[in-house]
Amino acid sequence: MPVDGQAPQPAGGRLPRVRFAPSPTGYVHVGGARTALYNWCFARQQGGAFVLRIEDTDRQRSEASWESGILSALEWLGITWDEGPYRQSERSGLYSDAAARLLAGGHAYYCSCRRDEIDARTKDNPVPGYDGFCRDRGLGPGPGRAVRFRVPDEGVTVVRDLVRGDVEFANSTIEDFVVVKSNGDPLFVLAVVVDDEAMGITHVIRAEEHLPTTPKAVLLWGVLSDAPLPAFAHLPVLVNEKRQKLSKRRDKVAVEDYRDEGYLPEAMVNYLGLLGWSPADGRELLTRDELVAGFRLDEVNRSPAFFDEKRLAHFNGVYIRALELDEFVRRALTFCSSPRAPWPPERFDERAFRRLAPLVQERVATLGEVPGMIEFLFDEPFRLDPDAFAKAIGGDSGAAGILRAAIARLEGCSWDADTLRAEMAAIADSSGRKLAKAQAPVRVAALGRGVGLPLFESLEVLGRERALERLAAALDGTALFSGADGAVRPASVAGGA
RNA sequence: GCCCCCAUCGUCCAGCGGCCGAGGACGCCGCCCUUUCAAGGCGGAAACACGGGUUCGAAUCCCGUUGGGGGUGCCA
Repeated sequence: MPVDGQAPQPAGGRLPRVRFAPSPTGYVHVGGARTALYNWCFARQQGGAFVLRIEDTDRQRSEASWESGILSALEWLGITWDEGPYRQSERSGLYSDAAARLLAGGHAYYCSCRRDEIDARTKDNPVPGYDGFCRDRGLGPGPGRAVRFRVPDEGVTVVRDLVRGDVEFANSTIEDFVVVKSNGDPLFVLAVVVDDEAMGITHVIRAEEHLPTTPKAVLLWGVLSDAPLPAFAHLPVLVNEKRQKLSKRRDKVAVEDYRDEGYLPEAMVNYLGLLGWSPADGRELLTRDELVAGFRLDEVNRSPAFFDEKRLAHFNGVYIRALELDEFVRRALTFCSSPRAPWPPERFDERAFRRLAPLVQERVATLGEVPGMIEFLFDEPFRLDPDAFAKAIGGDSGAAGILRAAIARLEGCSWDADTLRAEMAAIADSSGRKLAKAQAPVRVAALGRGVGLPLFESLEVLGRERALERLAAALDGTALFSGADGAVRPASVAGGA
């Protein structure tokens, strides 16, 4: 990879070259991830190149740490780049050269107007934007002077868009926009055009929010380069439940967050891939390779898509269940180790987890849910859900009898799930209950919750000693605390508050 | 305000003038399976924003309206 920040010249072939060009100002937005994915699919399918370019021309907001976050998020998603990362901050010479050519060719001029001055002059104008005050003042460079592009007064600039068709902008509605800030830094419009040209980008695939600035890029390209314009493809934005563009401030959008909650990258890729596109055969479960093979830019739809976490979770559950058991355990291990897990790290026993893993695997939608499923094996002290206790034990007058019977029968039986089940079935019979109803007090007493893994397998792994201990403690709780309102607080067994 | 984009179940997609009495998936509801919960199976409710055209025929094409969104920075 080049270290001097200079892009190699395009080979001159006809293979497509695309780029993903995030600015390092925060976590990777799921919308950005989708953009990256579509670029990547297109490049891989066409045998072209995927270029990674860091757009850090805004020195105030850009931070190197965000850049490494972007790289690791892309790696996590399996989005590999062929070139880069290039950094615009390392390519400033290119931009000043371009600005100089603009100035020399009469396509740009220095402007000394401040924002408040412009606003004061233009507040009653029918056409918004800069009024061209400095166009013909013949200003040279100097402090506080920006460079503006001289937009033609007449004519129409057409953006040919692969997903939207031709979009026309009257030049009269485009203001003379700034291309170089008064501190000498290029503005992104300029930097993007210069880089796309220098890097031989053939397809600019990005979010729709960039569509309104695209005619400016087209205008710049026209005076800066003889090369043909790249094709544009503006993807629909991703929105929240209120149908507003996802924002880092108000919405949960960081792919890092989803990673940390235990979403699988292949599920995320599958879900993201279907947000705005779908294969002709209607399949919804697609591997990365199938996505690459089937993806078509001109099939991308035009309307905004809601990022639906429920649907993502469904995909994730499907992918989790499809994992080989060993692979599931391996991936879940990260979530079972401190500090994320709700138990002291030394208490975790991988072999115990492994015995229950098949049952866990089909019950979780994210890997982050795994610890909660097996918490009863490792927590110290044992945590018992007071609400579950109140319902299944405190609020059930027959619960004490069931618990007593369970203690009696489980003391001496052989300790395996089948036997435990048979013993509980016998208790159910003699108490005139269905097994489903009879097992509830035992479940809550031994596992601490009303719902969870199958009871008998769980007891088997828990072990006789701890199981009987808990049943006895729960029995004490019923004697001491069974209040009429069901608001039972079994202080003797509840681990916490 | 101005410029631009968009418009099929709550949500994501299918639909490219007749095959639409609008299909799939998520979610939701019910039933089955079942030691709880899941998973799985079966079934159900649920949409072409509105108005004009064009056409023998429109969810599909055109125009308008309405609604939503994006942009309007010396942010990207």
